[in-house]
Order: sequence, then structure tokens, then C-alpha cells
Amino acid sequence: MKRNKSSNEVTIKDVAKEAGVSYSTVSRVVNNKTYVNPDTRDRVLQAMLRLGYQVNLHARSLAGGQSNVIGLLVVDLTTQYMGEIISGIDDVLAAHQYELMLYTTHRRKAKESAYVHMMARGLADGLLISLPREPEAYLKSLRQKGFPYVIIDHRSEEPSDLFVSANNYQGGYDATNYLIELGHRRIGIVTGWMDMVSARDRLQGYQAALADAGLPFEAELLFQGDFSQPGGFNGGTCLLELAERPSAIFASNDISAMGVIEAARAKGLQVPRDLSVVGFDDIPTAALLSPQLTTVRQPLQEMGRSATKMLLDLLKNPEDTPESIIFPTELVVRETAVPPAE
Amino acid sequence: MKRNKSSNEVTIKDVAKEAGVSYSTVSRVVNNKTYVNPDTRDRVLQAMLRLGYQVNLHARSLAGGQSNVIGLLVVDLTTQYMGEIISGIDDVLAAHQYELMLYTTHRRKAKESAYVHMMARGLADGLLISLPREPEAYLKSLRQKGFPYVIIDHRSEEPSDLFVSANNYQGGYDATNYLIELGHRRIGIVTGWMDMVSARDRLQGYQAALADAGLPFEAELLFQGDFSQPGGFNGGTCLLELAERPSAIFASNDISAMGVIEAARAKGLQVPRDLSVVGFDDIPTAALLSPQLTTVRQPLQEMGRSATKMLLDLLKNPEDTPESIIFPTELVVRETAVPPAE
DNA sequence: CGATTTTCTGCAAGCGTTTGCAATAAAATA
DNA sequence: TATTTTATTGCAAACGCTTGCAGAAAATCG
Repeated sequence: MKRNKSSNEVTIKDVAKEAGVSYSTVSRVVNNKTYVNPDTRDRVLQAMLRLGYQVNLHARSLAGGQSNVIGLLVVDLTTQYMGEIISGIDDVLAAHQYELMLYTTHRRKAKESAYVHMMARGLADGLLISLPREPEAYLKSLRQKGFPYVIIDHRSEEPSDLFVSANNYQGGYDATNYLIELGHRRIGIVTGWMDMVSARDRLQGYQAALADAGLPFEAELLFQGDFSQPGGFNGGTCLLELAERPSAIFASNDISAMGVIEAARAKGLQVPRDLSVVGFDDIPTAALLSPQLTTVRQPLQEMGRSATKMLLDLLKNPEDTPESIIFPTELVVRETAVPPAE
Repeated sequence: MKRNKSSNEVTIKDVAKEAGVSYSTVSRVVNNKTYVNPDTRDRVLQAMLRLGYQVNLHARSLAGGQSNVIGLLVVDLTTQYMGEIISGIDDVLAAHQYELMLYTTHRRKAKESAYVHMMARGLADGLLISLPREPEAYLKSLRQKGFPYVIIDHRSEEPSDLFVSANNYQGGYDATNYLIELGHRRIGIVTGWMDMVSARDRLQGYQAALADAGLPFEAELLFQGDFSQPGGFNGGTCLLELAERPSAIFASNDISAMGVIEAARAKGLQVPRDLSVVGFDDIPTAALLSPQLTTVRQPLQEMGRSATKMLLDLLKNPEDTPESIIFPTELVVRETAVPPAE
């Protein structure tokens, strides 16, 4: 049943016959190995072209070669945040003839682990892990196996871990500080998932900026969000219902900033006149909102690209020890943050 | 070098030894085949658990089993449009223990073909193809091989092709007709890539609505866009610079609608006061803009889900002949379209 | 010019599975 | 009880490729 399909496929042996050489020679040509006579190579190449040969990745991988597949673990695909990162990853992968295998965890911690093991089992040559929730569960076994991986947007504490991240602390600091400089004194914050290092870093930046300006950190001005629009909406609503409501809110990502703005509108407040808002990420939509969102930019595409390059480099030279990267963030001043009303 | 890694892995044979059975028995247990003594099965299951066995997909696929991988061909990942569809796909795949292999063509036609062949070569069990550009190039060979695939958002003319699409014609008609009913008489259109059936269908819907209302179709009111924001911006700019400028514009997707709005603003015009705009897709952002975008909704997630179900069904029962689906579209009235000024 | 070295090619083993076939044991039937 | 059937297992042959090993041919050297 499946056999007849397969018999249809042209294999390395067919090419060998066509070119009048042994199949190992064909393999050498395909893999650009040394010690192949230029003439022979040409002949094989011709034969491959004629027959339309395509390597079977499964077989190659099984035989101990590379699978030319990179696994990517993501939480959620629907966000532009992720789209940007993936597009960076994809750029580099395409340039190096690698395939991308995608896995969405939907924040189910247990699944992450199972998937990672399967990947490491030979399905993929390396792994890109974005925004992991409980990485320690499986990272340890990857390390033991010496399986190459790079983490995206998560500043790992383990020194041997390779990661690419942005300076979330600084970003949080800058955003908050900007609001302070505009004259705001009561600044709320809607955080992200607090089990994520990046979210904690942004919060700490916020607190540090407050402290440096001699402003107190007030617990009632903090709302634990979840990087989602509804989360931002709830956060905004809560904060705006405080007896003494904040004149500005720092949302830990653009999506929740949009939620906050939504909440303000629902309360009949105008942004930025009645409430200043600063986001984080600078997703493409941020510039398209009206008013345009003031936010902290992290170079998402570039992060994806760097992580992938790093991983590919690691695959090529396993002895290499590239350095983790922390990209600087950049405050993008647009329209949603202005000096407070009075 | 790679060997030591592999030797680390627990294979079906290890499990067999641990359980005291032959490896073929283990395989039968793993694949839930009939004719395995319940006791034996238990013993094998135990052993698998103890050793932490994970099937090697490459080997399985090579040996003629399924790879449990579905290939997905997409143009571009950065759009929410695609994010929505993928999220639907992913839902279904996850529920059926399939992996997703992703391939982004970046609109390079040649690459599409190469990738499809590689997938069909055993890498994947089936293929999901979204927004193909020149599908005929490779679809033919897929058909010949009997390789299962489903097309997303492309109404194929080939009767044997399975596809999931939305009623783009009706959507275009409804959007235009709505504008006409509001009182607009000069209605511009920014199209998508005209080599895509969906874009052409939307345009035809637009023309039909015009005709039905006894309005002429004027070539100067048509701008060939490309489904992108800049494309929308250019289109908007052009149309608004006409001697007699339109009072409304139908943009062929939300992203370009945002571009059109941007263009209007750049010209000092207010939406919707000076220009009504209707989009297409209803991506999540559409509801978050201000003013909120009036648009035509197509059930993207559902389309992804249906296509995937269809494909999986086809894999399970190759004799089945599921029907292609054309989802109805729905006009979502929000704030960007109102009666014309005077 | 014989002896090395280097380049080139083929053979065969193996990667971890699935599966048809054969063998055996147990159950059902005559 | 003898004979079929049915259930349960194991063996071995693929699947398409990589790669170490060994020979053959060509190039280099003393």
C-alpha cells in the first residue's frame, strides 16, 4: 500500500544506476564530500537533475547524518510578537536549507517536556526554545545529551545555556523613567506572567526607576497580567478604579497596552489626555494604532535571527562556545504618553 | 561522534529486552496492533515507561509507517491572518498527535515546488497548502502520486482538489453593497495580489455589487494592491488624489485597510467622516483599532481547523472523498464606514 | 623505476522501525 | 480425541541513506 508509492520515488540507487556509479558515490556527491572526481560528480549531478532526485531526510537522519530540521518550541502562534521572531528564524533557516518543525505548547508545561524529548531523539538537529515556562524540567537532560539548543527571550541563569534576549530590565526602567520625566507621579503597571524572567525583569526595571526618582512602589498600582489583551483590559479597569487613580500605566507588552487603552475608553477616559500608556515589544500594530502606541522596542526579528545563527553555528562547530546575547531595548516615543493633565 | 549520542537512546530493542519479548512485539504494542496478549502488552508498557522510550519518527517513517508529520506551506508568517489559520491547524494536529512542519515561501514560486516534492518524498504524511501562487506546478505531481493535500483559502478549479475557503465573492459583494446602501456612489477598491483567486473573487464581488446598484465600474477607482500595509497606503494615496475622489474605499484585507486609513490621515482626512473604509478578514487587530474597523469576517481559525480535519480524515481513510468547503463570510459593522458627508 | 602517498570508488554494515511470514500455543469445533 | 481455527509471538527483510574499510588507480617521491 505505501510500498507502491515508495517504489515510485527515485532513490540514491536509481541515480547511481543512471550515472553508472555506485550509490555511495552518489551519496558523496550529494553531501559534497571530498574525494570525488570532478567528472564523476558532474555525471552524478546530471543524473540527479534528470531524475529529479530529492534526498529523503528520514533516511539520512536515520543513517546518522543530519536531519536538517530545527525544532521550535513556542507558546502561542497567534501573536505578532511570535510572528516576528519566527520570521527572523525562518530567514536564517531558509538560507541554510534547514526545515522548521513547529510545536505549540499552549502553555501546557507537561507537553513541553515530551516534545523536547522527541525532538532530541533525532527528529531535529537542534532546538530553539522560546519563552519556556519550566525549562529546567527538560533542559537538564538536553545538556546531558549534549543536544544543541538556544533559548529565545529568556535570560537563563544556567551559565552553560545559550540564549538571546533583550534587556527587559532596562526597557522597563526606560519606559517608567520616561513617564516620570513627563511628570507622572502615580504610575501603574500591568505585568506579564510572573513565572517568566522577562516579565519579572520588566517589573524590576519599573521598580528601580521609581526608586531612583524617589517615588514609592505601591502594591495597589501593580496588576498581575498575562501578556494578553483581556489581561490588559482587566488590569486597566482595576487600576483606573482605584480611589486615587494613576495618570499613567506601563503595560508589560503591547497587546496588554491595547487592553489598557480599551479599558480607559470604556471608562470614558481619553488616551493620552487622561491616561498615558507605554507598552513593550513594538509589534507592527503598535505604530498603526491611533493614537500610535509609545512603547519599548525589542528587536524581535533580529532576536530570532541571532538565535538561529547561533544554533546553526553550534551545529557546525560543536566545540564553539558562542556567547549569549542581550539586545538593548529602545524607547519608541509615539503618541500615547504625554505629561499629566494638571 | 553522533554514534555515542544515539547509543544513548533507548530503542525498541532495549524495551524488548527489558520486557523479555521480541522487538516486533514491542512495535505492535506501540502501534496498538491487534493480537497482543494483554499481559504482554502491560509488561511492554511498563518497560517503555521505565526506560522512557520515545519512538523515532525517522525510523518509523522509513520503515513504511507514518511520519506523523504534516507539512504546511505558507507565504508569510508575520501576519495575523496566517497566525489565526495556523492556530486552527495546530489545534487539530495537537489533538491527533501530529507534528507540524512549516515552510515559508516568501512568495518565491520556485521554492514552493522544491519543498512540496521533498515533503511528498516521505517527510510528511500530508500537506496543507495555504495561498499558493502557482500550485499547478506541483499539484499535478502530487495528484499523480496520490499524495494527500488540502488547500487553504484558494478555490481550486481542479475538481479533484480539496480546499477550504471562504466566500470571497460574497464578502466583496457585501462590503461594497453595504457602502452603497450607506449612500456612497464613488467607491474605490484596493485589491490584493491579482494572481490569487481569492483576490479576484473579492474584486468580482465588488464589481457585481456596483453593477447591481446600477453604478459604473471605473478603472481609475481600482488600485492593484498586494495585501500589505504599504500597498494599502499607496492605494489610498492614489485614490484620494483623484480629481473626483471616492467617498469610500473597500480594501481587500484588513492590513491594507489600515494602510488606506493611514493614507487618509496623511492627507488630513478623517475616517470615517471624510472617508469610509471597509476591510476584509477581521483579524483580531481590526477590533482594536480606533475607530474600529468595519470589515468582512472570514472564519480563519475554523478554516485552518477544517482543512486539517479534512486532511487527517483523508489519511485515515484514503478512500473517503470529503467535500471542499466554502465558508460564508460575514459583514462586521463597526466604526469606519458611515454615510457620506453631504 | 619501484615505493609511497594521495585520490577515487565500491562494498557492506548499520541506523530504528514496520510487517509479512512462519511457528507455536490455545481455543473451538467436529 | 483429532482437527481446525484463532490468538500470540519471533524472525528477517526491507525502508534510503551514511560511512568506515579496503581495493584500485593515479600522482608523487627518492
